[in-house]
Amino acid sequence: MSAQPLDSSEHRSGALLDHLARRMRLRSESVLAPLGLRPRHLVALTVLRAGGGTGQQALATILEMDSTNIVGLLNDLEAEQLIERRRSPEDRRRHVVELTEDGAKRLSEAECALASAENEVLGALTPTERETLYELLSRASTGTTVNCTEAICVADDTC
Amino acid sequence: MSAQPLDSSEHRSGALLDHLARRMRLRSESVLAPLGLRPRHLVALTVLRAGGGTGQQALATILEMDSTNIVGLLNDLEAEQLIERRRSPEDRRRHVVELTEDGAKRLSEAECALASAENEVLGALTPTERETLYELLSRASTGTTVNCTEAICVADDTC
DNA sequence: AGGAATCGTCTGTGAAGCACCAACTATTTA
DNA sequence: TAAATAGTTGGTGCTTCACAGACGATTCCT
Repeated sequence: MSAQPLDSSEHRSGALLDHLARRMRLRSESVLAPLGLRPRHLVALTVLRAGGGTGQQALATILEMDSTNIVGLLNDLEAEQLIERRRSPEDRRRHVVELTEDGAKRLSEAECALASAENEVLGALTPTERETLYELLSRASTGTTVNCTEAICVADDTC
Repeated sequence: MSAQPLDSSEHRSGALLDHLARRMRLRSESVLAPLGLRPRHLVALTVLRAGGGTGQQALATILEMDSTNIVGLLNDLEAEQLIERRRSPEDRRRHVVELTEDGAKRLSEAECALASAENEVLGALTPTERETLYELLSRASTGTTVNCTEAICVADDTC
């Protein structure tokens, strides 16, 4: 018990994650502005695309934001018809948030527009490596989400 | 210009980077507080460890922060003797910033303390995958391909 | 039916991060 | 000598964000 596997890592990715996210975000802002989006909108849209059909509370948990601030964020997105809030038929208190077709399209456009930003920030990586990075980040991001949706979607065939 | 590969190029890591960095940062704050550090200090220390001996202006460029705010950041770190500002002998206007021994040690401690935070956020990844992630982030962050793992941690079994 | 808990919404408050501007010193360079 | 550069200091203002309080609608418990 006293001896841990030692996993060869005092290699903590936190600071690097922070650093790169900042660099990316700074570039994204100017690129995203013409599309009427801001980086945090993109995060929300990305999360919704990955694990759509969640309530706002669940979304707040996933994004680790205060639920009152989620409201404003979703208001922005709904005002441009990028998302839809529908009342859940099972629990009419709940607003089920989902990406609209417009939302998916806009997200796609944004991702195209971000190519140059990503080229700058991830310039040291080959396309293959970037794909690996994407895959790892994607799994890490949704991996913790699974636990949240798991409990909610037991009786829900939309998963 | 006419035909791009475009097959997997919809995969932009920006939003995921942002998302995970946020989740990591939130957890880091409470863990780092007892050590008298904040996430952005850790970013600075990490950058300095990777490419030490830079002037403050260069540091501002790397971190993409305003140089006036770099001053305060470095003041914090210098107050705890985690970094040193020495005048460059070649150009005495310049302050060469370097990690002290205490700084390296504190950084190491912080990284140890962040293990649990990383376990939560990166829980969906295996240790091998996390190492791959670290390596990719590290390379992207330094911008140039550094010969990886200069055996800093070999002599350091504190983890 | 009645009461408590939950979801979303709205409002406001306060702290923190950060960019930006202006002025100043010390030093280098043309 | 004049201009440019590195760092420092102080101030301003914007944006993000957590948090708290109150409210209507709905569900769950008994």
